[in-house]
Amino acid sequence: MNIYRTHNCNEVRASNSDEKVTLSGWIHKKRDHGNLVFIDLRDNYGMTQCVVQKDSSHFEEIEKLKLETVIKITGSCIKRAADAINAELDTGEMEVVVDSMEVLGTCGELPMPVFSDQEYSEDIRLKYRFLDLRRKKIHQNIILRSKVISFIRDKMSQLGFLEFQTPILTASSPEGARDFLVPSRLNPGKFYALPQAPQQFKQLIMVAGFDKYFQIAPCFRDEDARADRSPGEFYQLDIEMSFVEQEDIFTILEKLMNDVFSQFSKKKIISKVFPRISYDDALLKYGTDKPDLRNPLIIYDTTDLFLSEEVKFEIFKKLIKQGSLVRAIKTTKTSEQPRSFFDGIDKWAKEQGASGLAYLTIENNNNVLSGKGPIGKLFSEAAIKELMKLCEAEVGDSIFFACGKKSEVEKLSAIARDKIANELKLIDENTFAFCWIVDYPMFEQDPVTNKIDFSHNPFSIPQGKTENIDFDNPLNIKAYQYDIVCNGIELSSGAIRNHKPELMYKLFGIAGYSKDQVDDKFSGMINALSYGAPPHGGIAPGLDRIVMLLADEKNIREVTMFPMNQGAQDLMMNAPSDVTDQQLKELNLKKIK
RNA sequence: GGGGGUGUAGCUCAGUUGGUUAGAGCGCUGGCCUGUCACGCUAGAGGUCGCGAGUUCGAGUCUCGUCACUCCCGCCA
Repeated sequence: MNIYRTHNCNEVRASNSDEKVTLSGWIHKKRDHGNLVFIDLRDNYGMTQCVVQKDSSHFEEIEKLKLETVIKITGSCIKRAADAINAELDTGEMEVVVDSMEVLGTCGELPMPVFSDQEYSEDIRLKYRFLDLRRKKIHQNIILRSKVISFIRDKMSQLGFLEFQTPILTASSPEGARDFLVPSRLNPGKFYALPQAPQQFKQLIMVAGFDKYFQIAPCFRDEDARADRSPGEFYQLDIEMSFVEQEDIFTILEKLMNDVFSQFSKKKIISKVFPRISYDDALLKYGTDKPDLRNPLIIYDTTDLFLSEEVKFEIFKKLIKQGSLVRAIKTTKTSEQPRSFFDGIDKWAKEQGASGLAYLTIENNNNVLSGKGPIGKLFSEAAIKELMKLCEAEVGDSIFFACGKKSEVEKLSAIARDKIANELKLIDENTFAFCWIVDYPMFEQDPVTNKIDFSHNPFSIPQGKTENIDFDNPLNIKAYQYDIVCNGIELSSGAIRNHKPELMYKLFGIAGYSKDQVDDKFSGMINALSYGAPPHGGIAPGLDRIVMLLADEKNIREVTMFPMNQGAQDLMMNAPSDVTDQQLKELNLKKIK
């Protein structure tokens, strides 16, 4: 028999009446009545109330124990009186009358309480993460994370995928994020890099003929943190498949996401088949390539209307002639909204650094259509009719207008769409709205330097037959590149890969890489592609973000066991830290300062 | 690198227009209490008001600088 426990702290039930039991756990809470002490004993599984009577030989010792001390108790499990039952506890019908007690782990004064629903500052939580993790909500989040990973592993195996590990020490690559570097002792002056993702390896696994691969893969990127982005490291469900087209990937992922999200959340998935939205459409209709489709508002382009004689809005006309666009957001049945609602949105837009949001509400006065609001009178009836057609609007609807250069107006209209929907409470928090964003451009142009670079992954394959691709206008080339977005959060991106070396050289050439550079920087890949590479593609959903959505958390640290802070420091382990001169010498490194 | 927010007891916070000895709850220490489950009652300890300058007769409060944490932009799948 185990010396520490016969039952865990969530096990005793009425059926255990009068049994002798041994429990071990943490003192969660103590209620000292002077001649009677109640102890809530907690472990991973739950809580059991223990009672110590005055006549117990351990009474005085137990009275003095601090919260969070780890103890072992042995005693009789007895049924509580009817009026003493605690319905909120699984073990609430029972209590254990303590005969003997042993302290297994002492506890000093706590820097932060475990028993409390209060919020604590991040530094204290991270420094004493082991205490923080005892607290219920985050404890459950971490357990959820574990269950999600197990579930995914199961599903992937069932679907015929094989799980492989790929190297953690690998080569630095010029694309993408900043690398974490690791100096090589045996190769003085040279460095390994931690993988930003197992991108090249998973493609090599396909070239090696394994057909379907997955991995819960650690990824390392030396970039600044955000609430939904850990500094340094995060996990992806990395997937790659051979002999597939985009639709094959979509089928697998839709099944997986539907299974995972319906298994671990009560929220409703709005559409089991995820809508497909082209990148260009997404930017027009939502102003972003990660739209929250729970938000019903849609953005319309009304630039041409403002150029017409029927609209007398001179400021916008002038801006349009200088290259600006006008985008409109329609809200339905908002004619009854108070003036403060509209002005509030306008004021908010100005706080965002925009020149504001113009607005009008469509009215019908004696069968004459007109616009109400500050700019309403600048619209003729014909203009109102045209506007209604453009924005699919009806009498009683309101329309907000943003004007600016393409990227500015997209940005403003995107956040305005969120803001307005929140004000009008249009977002159903109890749903998941997935979508695919497809048809990403292969290249993009830096607005400052005009340099053409890959917009996403350089290993994606362009759409269409190679001989039909318009290499002279690279910005028009679309790739089989796609993202999954859920509730406005980008969950993953993937692509059908380019498995043709000649085409790859050509595309890298457009981005300014010579053949020699490609051979040098991507030697493993490019070499492999010339020895019989299957067509292949994949995707890599962010695991941390999936768990965030399932746990309904806004911050990635709430689903990460031992996260670093925003400054990329581990306050508990004191990383990063100084190292000895001897260590540096072995690595052939010298500090500059 | 830039912008916003926060920083007062071990923890979470309050602190009025700049005015006497800086408060509350939890925790801690002591006393009382046999049915609590946020136990109750009672007494007490605990403060470089992030740090440094400045203004002022007087600064937790105002000004400047600085540091830490956090959110956002840049950056990043």
